[in-house]
Amino acid sequence: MGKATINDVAKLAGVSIKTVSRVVNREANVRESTRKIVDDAVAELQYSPNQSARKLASRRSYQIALLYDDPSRYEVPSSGYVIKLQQGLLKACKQEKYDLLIHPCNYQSKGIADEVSDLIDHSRVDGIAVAPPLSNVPAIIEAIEAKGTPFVQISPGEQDKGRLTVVTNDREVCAEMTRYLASLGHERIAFITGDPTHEAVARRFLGYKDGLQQSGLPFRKTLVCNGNNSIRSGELCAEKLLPGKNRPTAIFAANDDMAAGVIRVAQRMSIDIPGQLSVAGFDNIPLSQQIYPALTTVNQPLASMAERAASLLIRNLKKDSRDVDPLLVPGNIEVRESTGPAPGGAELTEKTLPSVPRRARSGTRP
Amino acid sequence: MGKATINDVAKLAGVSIKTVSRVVNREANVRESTRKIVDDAVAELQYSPNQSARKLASRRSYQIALLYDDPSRYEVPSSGYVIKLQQGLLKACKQEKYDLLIHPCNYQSKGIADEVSDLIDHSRVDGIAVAPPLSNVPAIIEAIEAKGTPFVQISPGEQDKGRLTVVTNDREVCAEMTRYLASLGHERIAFITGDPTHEAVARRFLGYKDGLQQSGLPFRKTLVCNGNNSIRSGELCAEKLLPGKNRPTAIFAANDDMAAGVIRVAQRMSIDIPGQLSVAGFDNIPLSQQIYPALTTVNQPLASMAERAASLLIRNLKKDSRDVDPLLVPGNIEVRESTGPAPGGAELTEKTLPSVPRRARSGTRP
DNA sequence: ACATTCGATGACAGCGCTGTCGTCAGGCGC
DNA sequence: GCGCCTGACGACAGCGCTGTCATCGAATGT
Repeated sequence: MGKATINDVAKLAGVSIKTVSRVVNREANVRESTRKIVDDAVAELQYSPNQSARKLASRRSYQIALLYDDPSRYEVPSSGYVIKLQQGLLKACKQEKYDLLIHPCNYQSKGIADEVSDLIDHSRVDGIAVAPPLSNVPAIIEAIEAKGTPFVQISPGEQDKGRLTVVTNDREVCAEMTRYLASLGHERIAFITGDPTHEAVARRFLGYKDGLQQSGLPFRKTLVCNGNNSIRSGELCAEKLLPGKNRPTAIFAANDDMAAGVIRVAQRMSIDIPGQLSVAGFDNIPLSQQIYPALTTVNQPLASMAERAASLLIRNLKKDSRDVDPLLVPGNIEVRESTGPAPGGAELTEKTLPSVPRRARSGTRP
Repeated sequence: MGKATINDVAKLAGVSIKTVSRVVNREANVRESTRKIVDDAVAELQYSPNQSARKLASRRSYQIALLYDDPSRYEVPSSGYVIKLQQGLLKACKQEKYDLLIHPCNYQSKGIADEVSDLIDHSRVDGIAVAPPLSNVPAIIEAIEAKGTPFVQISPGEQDKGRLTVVTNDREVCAEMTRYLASLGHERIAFITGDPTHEAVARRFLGYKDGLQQSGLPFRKTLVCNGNNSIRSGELCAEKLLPGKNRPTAIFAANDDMAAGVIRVAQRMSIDIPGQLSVAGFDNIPLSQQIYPALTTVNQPLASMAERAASLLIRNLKKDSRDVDPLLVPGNIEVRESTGPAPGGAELTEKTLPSVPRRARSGTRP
């Protein structure tokens, strides 16, 4: 059976191919009875439109690209992030009948702008979703803009005016996490910063400072260590922060990978978590539940951010009315095993415990 | 600038569009001087062929799909696997100028065969790469075969005759790992099996048995626990295996996730790894280096398997000569922190240590 | 010298759709 | 009754390529 075409359907239904096209694309102004006849013919012939012909005639590709930082270029790749992104985008694409082309790349590479230009020329996608940290690299954004291809930025650096963006409240929820740690009695709360070029992560440091202030705790430079988002950098910072007399009783890392690094070092040093040290991360990547103890972290709603981003992008592609509300998808704190009351201090009673939602560790539910 | 077309190039170069097509597609029988003229015109106009037109005219989609089990449907998704798959496929696709459509799905779902059929009808990919565990679900393979779409199976159950397949030597390398553990002095080596419907994983159990026999160790049913590939099932098995008097001194899990579960439980029970218990896994997913202690595991060369699979598939798509050598990409043992000499026994001297390549844990290199 | 082959190129007909515009019947207002 | 609008279609011209076949000069064979 050589796949049925629109002509076959038109012949069988006794209408013109244009009417078949109208029915298949759910356009208006088709009589109900006609629609039924055509639908039946479609079903009988198992007709499915040839996408290439459709794309050619309509001058669109019905494809969007996802641009993201390639995890596999790291020594110890952390991939939960990418999967969540893809998951969200795929969901929206499926719904809108768009295809998704994935395009990992190295956001620090020199030729990244050319690479993006080539991608646009070659694949001719209708739109692009740019994930962090690429979403705040000006060279990339400018390259896309220069080509005139519509795009959406997921968690960009500064909110660009008039551009499609989806953001989360990292700063606020980081302040909340810091207050949470303070409410557990911790007074020496260290912070491990992330890669400064990764603005969404950099913003988390501000939230930490906000939280200290809101809790009446002083900000101490000595309790800050600069990481670069990798597990390894979390280990290095832990090795700096943990030895010595005035050890912090809590460490808040700007992402889960670095927090996982802290836990690795603490275990090597036989420091009990959370008995002697509380550790918190940010992202809620799968790893946070795979390690022991499971990590208290901020759930970044990346999958739903990605989904919103894609559907925002595609809607803007269709009707080219640009409704540009920078979409905000809020994060929330996920308390697990790695945080607890500060050591030494008076035991906190249940009453004084902060009212953050406590969930069972999902990794150990039967 | 409204993108240049093949007509513009032909006009500028002073040749027919057919000749431009020949040059662009690197076909034979074009004079070198002509080729140069056309190439110059292409460069000047920044011409890039319209893929939709090419696809329509050539009746091909220049797209392949990757069918894999959706990690995000699990409670604690393990995603390193998928990233490696994608990485390998993307590499081959880029080289062959094919696009990759990713298609996660639930391999246990009832309607999976229909879903696959729909995918083929709708997206009209030229070929499909099927990843495990989907690659050994007969319903899926049959659905693809019924549609007549070429496909390649990555690590299928039984090697199907005449089908494109890429396999690894899981069984042999599992025997090797078992022998390695035995050579460290372990006599009670437990095994945690994987999901039995996931044949590639099931095969690893046979390798374990082979290894015991080759090492002169008895096979004991009590040292086998059935898992289902998840971290949680690794935890459950550890909770069964570890208490009691005759505790195993080594646990070999059929995948890294389950091994990670074992480590979680051991840490909760304050059992020292590798001092009192050695743990080994299989897959070499990123998680294996993210946890402490870093996991000794079998490096499954998934990325290169995927790459070979894609390039095999695409080559078969082009010249439709089917060269069907089931490709074998061998795995290897990766020794890290989680395995060591059996406790209690006489200390092994350096000389008697097995000669498995020792690498520094990459997670802690400076 | 003449037929034959072959390499290099062009003319042309689609590939299977969508967009535009034309047509035509019927409903409406006055 | 007439003009006018509107809803429901169809005719038709591409969209930008590739495949097929024809063409034509030059090289080759005898």
